[in-house]
Amino acid sequence: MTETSSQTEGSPVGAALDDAPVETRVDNRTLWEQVREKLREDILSGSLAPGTVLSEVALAESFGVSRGPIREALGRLAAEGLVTIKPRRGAVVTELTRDEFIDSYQVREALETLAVSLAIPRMGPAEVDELRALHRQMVDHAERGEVNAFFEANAAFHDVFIKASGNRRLAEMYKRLLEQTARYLAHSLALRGSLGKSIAEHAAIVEAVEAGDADSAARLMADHIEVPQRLEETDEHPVPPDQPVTNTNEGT
Amino acid sequence: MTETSSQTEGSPVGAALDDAPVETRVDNRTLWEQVREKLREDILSGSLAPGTVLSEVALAESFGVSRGPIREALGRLAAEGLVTIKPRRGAVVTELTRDEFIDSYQVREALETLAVSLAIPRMGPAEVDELRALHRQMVDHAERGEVNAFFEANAAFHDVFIKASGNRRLAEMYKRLLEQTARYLAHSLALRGSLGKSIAEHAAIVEAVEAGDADSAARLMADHIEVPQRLEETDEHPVPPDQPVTNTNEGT
DNA sequence: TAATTGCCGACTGTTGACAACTGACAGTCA
DNA sequence: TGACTGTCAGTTGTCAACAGTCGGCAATTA
Repeated sequence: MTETSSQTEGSPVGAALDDAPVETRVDNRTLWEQVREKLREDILSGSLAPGTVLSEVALAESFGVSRGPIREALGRLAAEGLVTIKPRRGAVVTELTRDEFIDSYQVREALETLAVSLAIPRMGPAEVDELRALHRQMVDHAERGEVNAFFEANAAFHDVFIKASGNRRLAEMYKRLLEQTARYLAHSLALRGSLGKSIAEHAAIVEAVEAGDADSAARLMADHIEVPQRLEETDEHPVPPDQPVTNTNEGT
Repeated sequence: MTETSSQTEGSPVGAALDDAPVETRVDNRTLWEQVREKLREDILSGSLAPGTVLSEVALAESFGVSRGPIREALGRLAAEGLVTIKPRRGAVVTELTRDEFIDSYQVREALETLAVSLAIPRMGPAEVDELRALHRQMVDHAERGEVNAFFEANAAFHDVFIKASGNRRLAEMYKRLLEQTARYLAHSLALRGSLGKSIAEHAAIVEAVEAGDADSAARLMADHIEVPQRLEETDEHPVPPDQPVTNTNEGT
């Protein structure tokens, strides 16, 4: 949000091609930005599992830079919630306990609800078509049991609302929460109960969108939020309580 | 959220007094943490107005430390949204444009809505009494035109729900948004239209809470969100569009 | 005069070294 | 044997210096 890598306007020289950057731009990013990006990728992809200790000296050697940029990168990632820093104790890839996961999940859903109610008055036929297409994809993937593809389409489905909401801060915070929780796909699934239920709920939302009914669409979205809450009240523990949940993102 | 300043458990030595720290604890915080805290105070209090440039060398001299801790502190504050860092250009106290302010405002209200629906099933008589008391305070302050006192009670009112929600991540994000927007109290007021309306809405919420009706309470809260939206559609500009809004937190 | 080019000061980005702290281990004593 | 204390390696926190980049200003040229 803050450190905008100032998008420069088109340069006058060589303005022929318009799909790729004409002059392969020099990497103007600072070292710590590059480090941060690489570390983020590794964390999100699962190469760095939750709980992995991130030693400054080790990382510095690995990246071939001094400890300064490493510290900077770790600090930013800590602010994003991807790593956890304990003063004088070092950095660790953040582990979410079951409760923390549910907390994030609830907030994420609340943001989605807001996105829906903001987006609907702003959506045109193109966006509605996109929603329909994505919904159909999700149905297909669910029938074939393609969980990962399902979640991908699901994410795209929700992203339509986020983008259409026109609220940039919302988009940032949503993205951040998504990154934090995306590593625990399996548990997200456990919370949802079944793909079928998710699909049914989304179908209802699409209908409301087509009708331009912001209120019921938002209401439908809001009903999601109570799912993890109920799970908390009952004794069905999808993850052992207060136990770190570990990454299960293997095997496609 | 991440850097927990590990609350140490009670030491066995000198466990007589229980209200103040028995052994005046050594300041175990790192330098950059102290710098961050001081800068945050200054920004929130308005001593550092939005747009103020924060030079590393100047701050380093001012604090009597080297640039390292300053950089660290600025980086964290940037991640929190209180300062804006442009690579190789330096740090500036964040200025919110009108649109950015509205964006944050909407997200904040969404989080409050979530807080209400989560909190109500968890609230006991004590919390309800607290709500009633705070509501009465707000009525009094509004009648006397004590705007700042009103907002203080208002903040406490909302904080009851946030705390009672039991969702720590929600609490963190809410606090962060509050800090970002709190410096623009006057504009918050402009968005709201009048204190009276705010009070009426809160009264309705208190009633719903007393009835334990989570759904309508959340619905009442959610209705707030559309206020800034409508203002955006109409041509009433409480702040010039795309103009940085400046601090008006003087007086009292 | 207007636009371009080169220079310059000031600032940030990065580095390597030093200092302080932490947790663990081994040794000592009751 | 058990608890306490001192030491130690490894780590992070901090510092001061160097190098690179940015925007502004002045000199130059058409």
